[in-house]
Amino acid sequence: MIARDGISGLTHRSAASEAGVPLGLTTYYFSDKGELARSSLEYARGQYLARDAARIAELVDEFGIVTGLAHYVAELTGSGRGRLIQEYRVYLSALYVPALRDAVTWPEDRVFDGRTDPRSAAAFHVIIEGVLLRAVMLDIAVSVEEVEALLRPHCSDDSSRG
Amino acid sequence: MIARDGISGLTHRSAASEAGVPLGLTTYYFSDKGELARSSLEYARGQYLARDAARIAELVDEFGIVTGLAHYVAELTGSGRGRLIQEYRVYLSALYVPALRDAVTWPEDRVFDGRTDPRSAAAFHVIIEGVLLRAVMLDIAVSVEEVEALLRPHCSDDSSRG
DNA sequence: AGATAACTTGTACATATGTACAACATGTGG
DNA sequence: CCACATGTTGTACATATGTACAAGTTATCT
Repeated sequence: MIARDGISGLTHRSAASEAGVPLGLTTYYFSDKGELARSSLEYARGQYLARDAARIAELVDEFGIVTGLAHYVAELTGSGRGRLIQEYRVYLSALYVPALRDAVTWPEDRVFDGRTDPRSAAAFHVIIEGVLLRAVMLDIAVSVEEVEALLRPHCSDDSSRG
Repeated sequence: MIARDGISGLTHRSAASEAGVPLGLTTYYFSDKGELARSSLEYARGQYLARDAARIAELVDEFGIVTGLAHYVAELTGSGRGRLIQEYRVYLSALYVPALRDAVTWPEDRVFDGRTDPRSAAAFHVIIEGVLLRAVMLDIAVSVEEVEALLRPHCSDDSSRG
């Protein structure tokens, strides 16, 4: 529901009806709305992290780090656009409720762990974040080649196979 | 108010009280809430665009394109962090209400117009977007040097003076 | 089985919100 | 001055929301 309507679309009533339980239960399990939101976001983060990390690993193993990530980005901005928008809505909820920041941010080391050096990883994170957000906001898809061109100059390890 | 509480923090009543006018006036001037939101966002975009474009122009003229942009980013993520967060809240409102997308996006050509080639400009936009968003979400400031290191490889025109 | 804790349900209440609207004021043409 | 458009105000109403809570049900332990 946060993915659909933003953080303010998550209400006790909508959560209860979505789950098919009476309203009272939501206040029994979540003391107040803040906790309901935090729980939901932490759950969503777990889902997203698992799925994204797995897909990135697949693509990187197949295409090498640069081209693999480029495929990942192209995929998300293309066929995966709906999911991408949802993820960003969830992720960016914390922008409006700072207390939720820890509930949406990831331990970043995990994603690229051992797949490239920290310096390249930092650059990749920045570029991918920028490409994805712009793709969402400008309503465009990006190609594998475009992303490759952006990432390549920051890849110190050029043994990545194509 | 959108900058403070997000798009759902903008209500007829809060807008009226902020402006010191009675509630009824807001429904007289804005037929419904959608139009109130769109008007507000378009106004905010104008303010931000003018201010940011002017500051970028200043810094780029003084330091050259790469270092100038790096200063701009460092400034926003440091002393300008509060404003940066507000701008992102306003900008990203459209993520939750797609009809507002046109009200928050900028004509991008304007910002770097004539200051670098289109290819570099596109890369700069991506990188700056990524750095700024990550700075906001991870609650960190970034240094001029870090941004320079990210931007430099994408600068085809190396006559930019340092 | 009986007691005690955990869970579930329905409902109530104070507050906030979008929107409508009738009354009032103020300007603006002739 | 007078009709009339424009602008302004206060208020009303239906709906949504967070939260509390008393009453019921089910599990768990001895």
